[in-house]
Amino acid sequence: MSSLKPCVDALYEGVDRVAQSIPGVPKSEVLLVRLLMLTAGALLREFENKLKPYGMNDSDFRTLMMLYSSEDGSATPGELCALAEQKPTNMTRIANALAKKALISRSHATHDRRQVLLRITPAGRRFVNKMLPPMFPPLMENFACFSSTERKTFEKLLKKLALHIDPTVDTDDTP
Amino acid sequence: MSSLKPCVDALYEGVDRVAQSIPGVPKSEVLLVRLLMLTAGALLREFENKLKPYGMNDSDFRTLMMLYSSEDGSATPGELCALAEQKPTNMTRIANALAKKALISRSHATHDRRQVLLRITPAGRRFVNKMLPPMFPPLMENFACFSSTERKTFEKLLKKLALHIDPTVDTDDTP
DNA sequence: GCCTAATAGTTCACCAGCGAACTATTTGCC
DNA sequence: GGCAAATAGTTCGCTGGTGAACTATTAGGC
Repeated sequence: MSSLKPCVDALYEGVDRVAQSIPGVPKSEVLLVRLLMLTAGALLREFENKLKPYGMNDSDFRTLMMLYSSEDGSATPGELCALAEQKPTNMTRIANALAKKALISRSHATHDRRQVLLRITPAGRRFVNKMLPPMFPPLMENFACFSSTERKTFEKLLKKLALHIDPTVDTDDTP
Repeated sequence: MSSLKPCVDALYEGVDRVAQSIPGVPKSEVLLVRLLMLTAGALLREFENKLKPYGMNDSDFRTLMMLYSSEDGSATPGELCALAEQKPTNMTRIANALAKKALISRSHATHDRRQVLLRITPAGRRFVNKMLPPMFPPLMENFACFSSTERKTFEKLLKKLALHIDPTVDTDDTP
């Protein structure tokens, strides 16, 4: 799309200017959270551009990959929701879309007939095997600005953050 | 919402398993990009929960803040689009929403009558001054797991990444 | 000065994701 | 066994964001 540089510059300037009007602005944290969202957004858009030719978006793809990488190639919508931070509503639609492309199959679980069992099909596996490798080089390019030490550090911090932020979310959505 | 831990664990396991079936998976990069999106998504959801009582989403808020922090409190939709990585279509709707709440005003630019001039109103400024400070503590909490050195390192790496990834996006959307 | 190009916003039709309401099934208390 | 409560998915109606087509204005070649 367009360069992120002006966005980043404007962000730094903007935060500085706001901090002059309002006391106590946690500049560092604001910058972090905005940079995170900006970067993640850009990466997401780039990835979805690559998926578009296949008629897929990132959620569809992630769901397919979760099935691909699951123990026995199957899972229930509920399990997938939990692992993908998705709502059941959306998972229904994703499953419909993937099933329509014959990349996954749907059946009822035997022991609990409320559950639905989604399973990746051989065609689904072939699809992943074929479309995934070409995506590696551009993905690696994205992080080419990092030394391997930096990549490790970044991953460590990111993981720490991911595991930390969660409890906070819980505390204040039921007033 | 729910804990990110299972997502993170499943991510690491899943990548390992996929790497066993498909050669050449850039594990480190996949983990980074997924952790980034996961974390950013969680932070975004948390923030939007806080904005909901004000009948706003993050885009609305960001737009308002860009006006708040701009040199003279005004900007054209086009400028805001560029800085917020937004499409003009969406900016129109955002401007409508903010104008409806009387937080911004709309007028035509004098020197180029195609342009529209958006300006934050005094009420808009008061709104920001009032609603912003209570958001600081929970925001700081999110990054409380970082020492100040870690925060600095993380910001440095994140900024580096943000400024790097952009050119890649450009190269492959016009086939 | 005029006519084509380009540019700034808007409108329209569509897709993705969400909460609320609903259905089908299971669990557990009696 | 039977009935209330919980659980798994689905359907429905709404919001947020997008590309394509459209309008209004300006810029540029002649």
